[in-house]
Amino acid sequence: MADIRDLALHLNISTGTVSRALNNRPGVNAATRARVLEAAIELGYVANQSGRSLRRGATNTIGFLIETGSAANQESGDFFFILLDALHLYLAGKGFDLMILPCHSADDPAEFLGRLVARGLVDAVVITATRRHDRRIEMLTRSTLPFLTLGRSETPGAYPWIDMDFDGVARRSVAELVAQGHRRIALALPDNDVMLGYHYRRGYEAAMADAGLTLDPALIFRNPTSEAGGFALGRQLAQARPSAVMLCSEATTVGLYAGLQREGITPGPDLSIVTFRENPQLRFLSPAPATFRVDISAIGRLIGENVIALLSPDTRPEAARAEILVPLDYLPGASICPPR
Amino acid sequence: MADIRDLALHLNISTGTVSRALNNRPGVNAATRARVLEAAIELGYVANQSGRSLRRGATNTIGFLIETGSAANQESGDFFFILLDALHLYLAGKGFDLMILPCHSADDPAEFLGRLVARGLVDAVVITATRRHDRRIEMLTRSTLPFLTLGRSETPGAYPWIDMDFDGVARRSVAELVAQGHRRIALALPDNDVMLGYHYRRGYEAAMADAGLTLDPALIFRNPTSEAGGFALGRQLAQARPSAVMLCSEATTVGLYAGLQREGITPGPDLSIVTFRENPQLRFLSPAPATFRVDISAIGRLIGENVIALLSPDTRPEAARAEILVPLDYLPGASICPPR
DNA sequence: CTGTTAGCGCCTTCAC
DNA sequence: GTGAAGGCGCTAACAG
Repeated sequence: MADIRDLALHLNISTGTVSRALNNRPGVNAATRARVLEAAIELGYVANQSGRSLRRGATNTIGFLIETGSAANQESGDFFFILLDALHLYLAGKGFDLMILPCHSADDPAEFLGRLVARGLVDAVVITATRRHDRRIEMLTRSTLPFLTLGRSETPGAYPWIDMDFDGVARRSVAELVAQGHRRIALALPDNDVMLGYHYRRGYEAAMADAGLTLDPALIFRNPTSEAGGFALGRQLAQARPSAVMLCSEATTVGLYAGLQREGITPGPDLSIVTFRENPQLRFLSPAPATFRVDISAIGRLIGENVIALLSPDTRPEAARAEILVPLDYLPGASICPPR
Repeated sequence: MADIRDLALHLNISTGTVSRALNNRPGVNAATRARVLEAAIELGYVANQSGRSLRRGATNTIGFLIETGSAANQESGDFFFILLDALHLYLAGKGFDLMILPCHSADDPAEFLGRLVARGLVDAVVITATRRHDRRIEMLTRSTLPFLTLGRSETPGAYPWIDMDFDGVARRSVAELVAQGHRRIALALPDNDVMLGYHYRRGYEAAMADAGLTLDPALIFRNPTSEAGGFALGRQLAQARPSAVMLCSEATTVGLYAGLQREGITPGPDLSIVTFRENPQLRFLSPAPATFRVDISAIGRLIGENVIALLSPDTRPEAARAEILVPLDYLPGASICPPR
């Protein structure tokens, strides 16, 4: 655990020069710099983060808030792993650390963020799974901490966001089903305030209207975004008997297949299904559901680029205000058939 | 972003007293302490982490290493969320932060840890998904950073570990199958060096010997721990035709069900299946597989207790060296039938 | 019980 | 191109 003075002493130069050499500051003799870098490796010297942060007034760390208690996150499976992998890789290249902040179910997320901000643990924070009315965003807009949201919100304020185009997913889903002749198309929504559900519903309503179909409130279902919720949905659909159903949750889809089997309904021929986010789990359902593909790693990089942009003093404020809608690709599946 | 001097000035007392009051140090008048605490809330004061860490020589942060590139982790789905939720809750109660350290696929985990240690970001680190020969453990035993592993290893050294009893799981699985009359019992293993696979295999071999059954190497299969690996396993089993199979991966099990369907093999009647870790995903397979249940939150708390114990100066070194094997409960399932 | 002071490790400004 | 010195915010040791 050598410190910068050990290194300076070892080289018979001052700590100031060592610091300048290690931080690529101008005004250091090339030979001196080389000696310093070599000695640093030799002695295994790495600058202490606390000292550096205190001096610089910045931690070079980005926070990423995850609400671990929420079932909606647990069900995401590989999503966050892939996203964080890409984000971390991007940030590391820029000399930033990534600190994942698990906000416990028992914590108030807004208060949790408040303490976080004050302690100066991170230079900026990314929040996910935005709500239609999001207290975390309210809190952050009042603070001075730069932040970025993965997901939109109706909470007022001018803040940067990156989101997937759930509206577009819903429109395309309706279009594919209508093209097969479906008219009674059910919609499965989450039973909470998560923003994606609103966009999904809005896209559905718009596309149904475009197709000249009337909305039947009895065909809109709200369930927990979990396997159990999907299983329950199977029973609800057995009663309502639409010819097709659209979902925006992978876990729900897995449960739905099991629920339909229980009801004696065969996915595809008896009930067309289109769902959201292709993943390995869904690929092995039979018949394979029609899904949408998204490049999660690309989203991770986008988050990285835009959160770093928030911190660069040379970025014009307007340019830093990302509002990015990520498109998704439709992947046909055997779960879509013409209605009987 | 008030600092401690603002607070002291505001109260007309010294920063030393403020610090003592906020840190519950002895020798502060009760009334003074109350005034300080109140003013801190009023002014929204929270101690700056960098200043505190620098002074104390400790960050009060525990690192948790996750290799995000590894498919074995991505497939764990809810496992890490539940674990981290419980661990974070425990640590927060002890005044510690949890820093999740995603180690990118492109990084060398041992080198990644090396830099981490030197920077003094964390006071201790937890590593997961241990390998039979684990370079991270080698590196950490050479360093002075306290660490705890979730999973055992054959890497030499005296370090604390917490693990699930995969050996016991395998023994119990064999016993349940033998009780039903099975003799040709196949074993599905991961295709990598992850330690759990060795314990699982060892338990299998011991239990088979106990039952007086000879081991058939042609019934041991290695596949990637993923849905695709399970699908491939389905074909392999269709060729080898055992009457039962044991698995230690959830994702593999999901893929296996799909693979067996493809081969015209009905899980249960045609091939008994017992797998590891009950989770919502498996519960909705049909027939429901026999599984094992583990209290993941309890493991999270155990990790918390033992990692904190590593840091308390008053803990005797021997007491700090946890070697904890977590038992699992067998949950019967319709996937186990007598052999044809 | 409270105030004063020093210094944790680092970077940066100001001399030279 | 380099050295010396100060201070980021905090806590602990020492005086009073």
